[in-house]
Formats: sequence, C-alpha cells, structure tokens
Amino acid sequence: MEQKKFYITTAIAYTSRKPHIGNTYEIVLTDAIARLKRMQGYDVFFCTGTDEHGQKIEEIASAAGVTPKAYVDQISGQIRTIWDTMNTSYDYFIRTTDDYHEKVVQKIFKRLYDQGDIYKGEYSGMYCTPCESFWTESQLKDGCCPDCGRPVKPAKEEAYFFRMSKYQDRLMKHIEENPDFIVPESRKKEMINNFLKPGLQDLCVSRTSFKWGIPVSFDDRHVVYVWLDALTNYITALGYDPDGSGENFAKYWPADVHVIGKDILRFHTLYWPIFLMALDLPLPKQIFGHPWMLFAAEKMSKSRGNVIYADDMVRLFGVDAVRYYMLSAMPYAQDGTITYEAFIAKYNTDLANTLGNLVNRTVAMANKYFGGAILAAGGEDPLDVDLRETALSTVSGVLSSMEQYRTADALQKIIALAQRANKYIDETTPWILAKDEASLPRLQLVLSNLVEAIRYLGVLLTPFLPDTAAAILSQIGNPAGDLDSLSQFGSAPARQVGAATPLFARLDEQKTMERIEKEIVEPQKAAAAAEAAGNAPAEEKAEEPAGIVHLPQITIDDFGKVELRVGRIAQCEKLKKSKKLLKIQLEDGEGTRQILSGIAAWYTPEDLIGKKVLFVANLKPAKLAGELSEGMILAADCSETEVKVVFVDDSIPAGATVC
RNA sequence: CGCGGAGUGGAGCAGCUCGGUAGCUCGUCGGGCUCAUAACCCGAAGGUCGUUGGUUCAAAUCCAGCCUCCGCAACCA
Repeated sequence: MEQKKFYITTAIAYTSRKPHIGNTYEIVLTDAIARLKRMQGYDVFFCTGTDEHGQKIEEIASAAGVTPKAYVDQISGQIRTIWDTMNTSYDYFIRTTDDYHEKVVQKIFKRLYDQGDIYKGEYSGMYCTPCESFWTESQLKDGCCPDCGRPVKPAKEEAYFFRMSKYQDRLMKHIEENPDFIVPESRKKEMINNFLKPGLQDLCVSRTSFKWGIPVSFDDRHVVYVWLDALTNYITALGYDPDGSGENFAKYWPADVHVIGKDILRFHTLYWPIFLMALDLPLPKQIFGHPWMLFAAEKMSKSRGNVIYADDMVRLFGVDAVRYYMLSAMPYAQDGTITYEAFIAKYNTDLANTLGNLVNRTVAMANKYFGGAILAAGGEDPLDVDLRETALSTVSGVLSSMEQYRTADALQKIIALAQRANKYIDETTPWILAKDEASLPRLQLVLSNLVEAIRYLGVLLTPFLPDTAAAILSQIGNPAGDLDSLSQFGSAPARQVGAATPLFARLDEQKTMERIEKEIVEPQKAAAAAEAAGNAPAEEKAEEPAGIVHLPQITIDDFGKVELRVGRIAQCEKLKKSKKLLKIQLEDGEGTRQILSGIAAWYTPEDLIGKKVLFVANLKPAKLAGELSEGMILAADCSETEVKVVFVDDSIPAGATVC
C-alpha cells in the first residue's frame, strides 16, 4: 500500500534571541496539522529549524563577547528546547549553519550565477565608516548612524543581485492558476497589488559588509545574504543537491504547505517560488500566512515589557493548556490576543469545567455504580441517538475545519461535543437510575454511551493536546485511539475504566494572577532592570532602549558645524501622498525654503502657520516623497507616540542664529 | 485618491462567497440538579450588525460614498 506523503514546514526561527509565545504559536499550529495528517494516514515530514546568519547576529555576538557560532549554538539550542517543551513532533530540525546546508547553498548560488540569474552589481545606501555598516535611509536616526550617532554618507558596495523580473510573469500566472497557492485570500491580494503589479525589484543576494554568512564560493569577499540562504532550508533539509539529491527530496518535495507568519509572506510567495523556478524545481503547493499572537492588542516586544514566553506558561499551567489557548483562541486571518486573564478564563471554562469535569464525573460514576465495568455503547432512546449523531458529526466537522487549518473551529466543535455529553448526563439523571434496581441496565447503557463519547473526545483531541488525549483514553480503559475507530459509535468493546483523576485543576483567578505576578512578571522586570543597568548582554541592541540614550560627547567645534536658526512658518500643507509628512514653507530671514517634517500625526497646518520654530539650516537637502526638503525642524520626542515641535518666542526675528 | 483588512448586545469572536426569523463563548440575572473540579443543565435580559444613500418583495450579507481603527508598502532630514 502506498502512503500519500505530506511535507509541512514552519519558517526557521531567527537566532537573535529567545522566541516569545507569539513566535511559538507557529510551531504549535504546524504541529497540530502534522499530527492530524499522520492520524489520517499520511507519511508526514515535518520540518523546522533556525536561521542563524546575518549582520545582526554578528553584532550581538561580538557585543556579548562570544563568537557568532557560539552565540547561535546557544540560542538555537534554546529554541529547540522550547519546541520540545511544547511537545511538537517535528521530524527534522535544520540549522542554516549545518555543513550540508552551507555547501548546497554555495552550489545553488554558483549555479544561478552560471546560468545568468544572478549578476554582479552595486548596492547603494548610507554608510557609516567607523561602524563599517550600511543602513537604509529609514534606519537612520536623525540622519546619523543609529548605532554610534555619527554622520553617514551615501556609498556603494559591490553586490550580487538576483534577476527577479525575468520570472515575474510566470509567477503571476502560477498565482492566478492556483487560487489556493496563497491563503488566506486577503494576503494574496496584498502581494499581487503591492509587489507583482508594480514590478519586482531585483533582489540583493550578497553582502561584503559583514562576514557571518555563507561565503560565495567563487568570490570570497561576499557572503550570501539572507533569503537565498534562509529559504533554501526547505529543500536542503530534504537533501536537495543540484548535483543529485537524496531520497527524501524525491519523496517529499514539493512541500504541501509552508506555514509562516504574515510578515514574511512576501519572501515566501514571491522570492521563494522564483528561486525554485530558476532551479527548475516544482513550487510548494501552498503558503499559509497565519496571523500574529499579540499581547493585549500590541505587538509583543521585550522593550515594552509585555513579553510572554511559552516556557514560563508551560511551567505554570502545563503544555496542553498553553497549546489549547494558542490553537483555540487565535482567529483564522486576524491577529489574536493573549492576556493572562483570557488565558485563565479559557482554561477554566473549556478545559477544567467542560472537558475535565465531564471525564471526571463520568469515570467516577462508572466506578461508583459498576465497579468501573463498561459495556459497548448502544441504545435507541432519542437521547442516545442524539448523542451518537453529535459524536459522529463532530468527527467530520473537525476534519473539514482542519482542511483549512482552522484549529479554533475544530476545537470549538470538540468542546461542543463535551457540552452535549454533559447535557446527556442531566437528561438521563444517572443518580436517579442508580436508585432503582430495575433501571440499572439503562444506567449501564447510559454510562457506556458517555464513555464512548469521551473516547471520541480523546481521539479527536490527540493532534491538539497529545498528553491530555492520552490521559483521557487511559482513564477510560485504553480503547482504540485511531481515527478509523470513530467511524462507528460503539465500536469500543466492554472493558474496565481506571481511577477518576482530574485532568485540569480549576484555577482561582486571583491567586493565579498573584502567582503569575510573582513567578513571571517580577523576575522579568528584574532581568530588564539588570539589563538597563548595563551588566546584561547587548541582546536588546536593535530595539529602542527603555531609558534615555546618550550619544558620545562632542566638542564645541562639532556643535559649531550645525547652523541652527529661527524660522517662521509661512505656509503649511498636508502632503497627499504621505500620512506623516507636512510640507512647510519657512521664512528663514533671507527668503523661504521648503522643509518636510514628519509631524502630520500631531499637527495640522493651521496649528503651525505663523509660528516660529528652530531649524537646522545647513542640513544637506534631501528628497522625501518626491519633494525637496531643505532643512529640519526641531521637535521633541516626548514619548514613543508623541512628538512636540519646539516653538520659540514670537519676538525673535526669523533668521536669527541660535548658538 | 499606494494596497489590503476590520468596525455585529458589556468583552472576545462567528455569520457575509450562494441576500429571507442575528449565532457562539465569557460576563449579568433567574431557575434546576447534586454524579462531578462551587463544577453541570435550562431560561431571561441585552444588538436599528460603524454611517449615509442605492438595488430588491426582502440587506449584517450586494453596490456607492463617508467616518474610525489596523496591517503591508513608503518618505518620519
């Protein structure tokens, strides 16, 4: 019998830091899909791993005083530990620093170069000489290097580029002909309208400005840059080799689905298929862009102090409780949220009250009334029939929801079956049946039906909550646990149930919140404080620090280079093409000059016209949104979300110098 | 007019493809039960489905405009 194969992947996790619970969602989601596919008889290959190269890692490692390799070894290990803690059943864990991967990426690069898809060109950007770093304009802070605060200058760097345009039409056609290639639907439109229609830019695929990467085999000043390295993990993990691939590659490629975060959809739906076309390989069947898990409606970020880590949650609540929240509380296409309160509520309602209590009360009754003996399910009372029908339709419902990877729908249906079973208990009132000798046969049948319904729950929960499912099946006497056994309600034979052991202890909200505060939040705050005090690794470098950032000292001469003057805002209008920019005509004492300022979120033109402000008069003009900007108006960053312009007294004439 | 998404009882979501009594979970109120983890079951209150107009016998659902949020892209000088 030939088994159908199913190749499923997560994105590989970047090893710059420990992943938070939002990052962990992806592996759990993918795991649930993979486990169900295995139950359905597929030969599943489930691949995950870590993405370990790049400038950022090089910098973090050097700040921490370790080699990049030592650093990524540590983080990759940490990530793998979390994946294991989450009880995920990946078949292969790839690292982009694996010898095999590096070797094949080099071969791929060479091949693409030889066949003309990769060419040598120039990458231009802003360069900070002391730091030896390129920055894009948007990364600059006040026009200076975001790292050291020193000025940058436009510079060019030799780089290799991939000719995206060549394959664009083929890709467009593929997307049109395969409506399920990109899901959800809304993401597909975004990709087509934003990138494909305007025309794809050629992609920079090498760098010379850092070393921590895979060297280009024929030009060792260059390392392979990000995506050509990272994306190819999906095929190198299977043993792909341009000169002859391994068995797994032949067996499993193309991927059936790449599960990824919506933020990297562009790379997976545009660049990756094009790379594959260039290599003359089949494209993956589907890219599934899942939404983000947010903490109380904000993107999780360590600097905001709102990070939740999966392993902390598992330590307090158990792995299946965390898996359950992720899989049941996340909407399909929109971002979902996690709060401790919501977590506790969901845990109590579904896991403790509905599911756990159902199993507990049923098993307790079976033991109490019949010493744990259970017969095969059956009965034709309308109540029995309804329970049976609900159980059977739950099976098909769960499977069809999962066809679209709708785990929340699937779990909701499973819980609904548990609710139906709880209701069946109320309807059949076993405790009354137990009082009359004559109704004991009926009682036995009722309990058998209940135990059978619980068996359905156990089997159906297996992909989502593997440990809990096993515990349920064990408590009801280890009946068959495969999907086929669900085709007939009552197929499980007579047996003995075990002891009634609660599956999920109910949580007291107040006490639990106190415990979370003490065991998760406080240690995290302490760690953050220690880090702010400066004795922690510079792990946080790329993100905005919590306190005031001081730049290096400058001399009076340095300051003298800045021409600060007072100007009067004569005219001001909103730029239609921009959300942030205001176009200002400024009287500078000699005439007027045009300045663009990114303060549209806080000021309307009326607020500003006639006001006097400070501006930098000798800033090199730049083009913003196609408009010339000849200077910069000074404003104060009051908080992350508020900016205030520094107005000056009206008695100061326009053109006056500030020193 | 860059592209896309969202706006449904106090909270979180489903329904919209294929128009026809607005559904689920939590919360609130009332009732029932006692096998069970103060759990379970039933009932009730609570929504003119962002707004304005249009199509239709009929619109949460289709069409157009507007308002408010969000994401992507872009340019916070």
